Amino acid sequence: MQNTMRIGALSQATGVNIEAVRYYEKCGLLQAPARAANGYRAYRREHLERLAFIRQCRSLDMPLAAIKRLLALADASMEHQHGIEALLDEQLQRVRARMQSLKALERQLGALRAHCDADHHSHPCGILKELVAAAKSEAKLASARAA
Amino acid sequence: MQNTMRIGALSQATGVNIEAVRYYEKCGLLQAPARAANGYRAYRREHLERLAFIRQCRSLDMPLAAIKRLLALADASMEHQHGIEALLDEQLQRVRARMQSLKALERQLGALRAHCDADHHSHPCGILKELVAAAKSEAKLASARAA
DNA sequence: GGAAACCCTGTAGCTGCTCCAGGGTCAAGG
DNA sequence: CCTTGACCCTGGAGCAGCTACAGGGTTTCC
Repeated sequence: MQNTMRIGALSQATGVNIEAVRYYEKCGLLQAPARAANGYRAYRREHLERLAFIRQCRSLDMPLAAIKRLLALADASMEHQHGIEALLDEQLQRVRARMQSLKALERQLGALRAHCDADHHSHPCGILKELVAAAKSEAKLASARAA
Repeated sequence: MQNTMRIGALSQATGVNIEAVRYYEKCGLLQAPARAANGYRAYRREHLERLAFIRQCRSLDMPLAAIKRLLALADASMEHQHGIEALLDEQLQRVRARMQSLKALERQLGALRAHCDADHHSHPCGILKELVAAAKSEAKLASARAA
């Protein structure tokens, strides 16, 4: 028992697509494993762990570049407390900013949708008119700005 | 005064990047304008309005494909109430789903960050350990599944 | 008449994968 | 012994929604 696994097994174990595994390797996130005589990748437990780590981070929506930095910190030493906190905060900020804009978006869509329901019994849908009107007034402003 | 504008003016008026304007044309969202003798695009008010409409929709985070469908509905007639409502609801769903997952994400990141602060005075940062540990237990489960 | 500012087309780049073509390898079955 | 099928390899294209060139032509202004 030499406990190495081929890419298919690794993929199935972690639920990560084979192509994604190779992609992580190409990007330098996952160490390139030894090759068998036939050229097949031979993964070991450390690869499995690292891949799991990567997915852990991806599930936190971290971009690959951030994960790479994190892995570098982790590989170097556990001392870089500060860098890690910063990374996490950065990520938290991204998430919060995105959420803010989604909230605004939801309000707008909701308002539009409500408008539609309100109109429902009288005229054909007001949404399009609404959007078109918004666009037109935008356009008017725009051409004013341009002039 | 023949009130046509070139792409630069249109771009400046609407705040849409020149390349993006051409991109919308290529995708069939913005009608191809007439060309001047020198081959320059000559835009008119209708283009400006349509472009504003597109941006309006994009600001609601609609994918281009959805906007295209919407424009088709709008071009055909105002009668397709149902299609429009459906489109909007679809978009609302996308936004809400994304928000849900962002909320979960924020919780996780927040928890991780708090853990870090708690550890701050005793040991070097626990976050990495946390993530690594999570990855390892994931990995263990994974290799168990694999076997 | 020459530089700056504009326009054109077409292509490559970004992120994080996914999928495909066109090959090689290997074990089991007929 | 040969084929079938499952697996593996590399390299390249494709998705969204742009952005940013490169390598040309045009217009405008001093």
